[in-house]
Amino acid sequence: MDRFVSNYTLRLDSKGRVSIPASFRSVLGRDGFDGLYCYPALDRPAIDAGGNALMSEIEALIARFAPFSEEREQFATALYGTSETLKVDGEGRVILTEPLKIHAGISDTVAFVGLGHKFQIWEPGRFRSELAEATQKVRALKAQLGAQAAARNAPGARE
Amino acid sequence: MDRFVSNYTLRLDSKGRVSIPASFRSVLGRDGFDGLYCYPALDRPAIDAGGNALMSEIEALIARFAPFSEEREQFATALYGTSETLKVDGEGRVILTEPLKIHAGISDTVAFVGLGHKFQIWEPGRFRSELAEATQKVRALKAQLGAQAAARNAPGARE
DNA sequence: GCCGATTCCATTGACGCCCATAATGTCCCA
DNA sequence: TGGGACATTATGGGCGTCAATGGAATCGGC
Repeated sequence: MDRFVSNYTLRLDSKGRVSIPASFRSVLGRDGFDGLYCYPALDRPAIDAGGNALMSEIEALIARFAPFSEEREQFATALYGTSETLKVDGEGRVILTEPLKIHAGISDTVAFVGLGHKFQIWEPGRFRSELAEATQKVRALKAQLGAQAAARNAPGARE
Repeated sequence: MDRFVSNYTLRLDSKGRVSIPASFRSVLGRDGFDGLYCYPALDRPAIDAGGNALMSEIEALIARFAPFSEEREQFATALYGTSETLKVDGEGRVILTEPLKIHAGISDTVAFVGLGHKFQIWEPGRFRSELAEATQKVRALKAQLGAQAAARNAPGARE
């Protein structure tokens, strides 16, 4: 498996350490990145995290804008400027920095959420409501897609 | 055969394990996926399951949206974030995670239902009523199609 | 020499992996 | 065509390994 998938809720210990789920660690290992690359998610109270795959994606995003353009500077600031590369200890744990924890509202428990090429770290309660909202939206969109397909094809064809 | 077809009702053992029907296993084997990819079905109390074919479908759905777009993050959260890749033991069994079982209302018995490129896992009672309902709809639709065909062709021609 | 940070061990509970058994089908041959 | 040997499936349980977690020990900096 080369994707971050599923979600796990884990506790921070008294030193603020938290284990990266084993399946995520194996993806990171294959990705060949030493450490954990993370930054505050742009539009949600969560932490984006990943390895080389995530870094290249960000690079590509920024490269789309002309050098010295206002947008480019802003994206670079928001993404690179707030990024951290966390060390991973021998047991596969990291210590989240204070800014990251504040941005996500994290205290003593976190939810790791796989998003394919990257994953996010959430305060579990906030994640639950975000998930509920996202699920609603996907349901609506799926229904809409189904309706379009039914309209295009002769009636009767179904998934 | 490279499609999931038919349905099977099997029991979970004391450790929560359940055998994947042999015919489904052979399809999965041909698909070349190590494990069983599954997630809560969007609009029904069941679990969607499959292999690479199913995962590619999800991937394609998400790839339609631009990286870092709001829609993409939400889709990824609702789909990848709730997916699980279950390990299959030497005897072809899996252990369903708690969230999956809750979503489908599963306790100690499940129904495996082939849907072609994927299959679903149901609580048997719920599946029966779902099946009854679906059968009704298909009957109605078939009657409707028959009527249309009869109208198009000269009267008399039948399926 | 003191404190914070990082590395190293120790526990425990879950899970993966292995083998055993039973029940059901399947195939072959008399 | 009937019966019996064989194969395969579903199921049950034991045991070793690993992950998550906690705490001790060691290192480095101020």
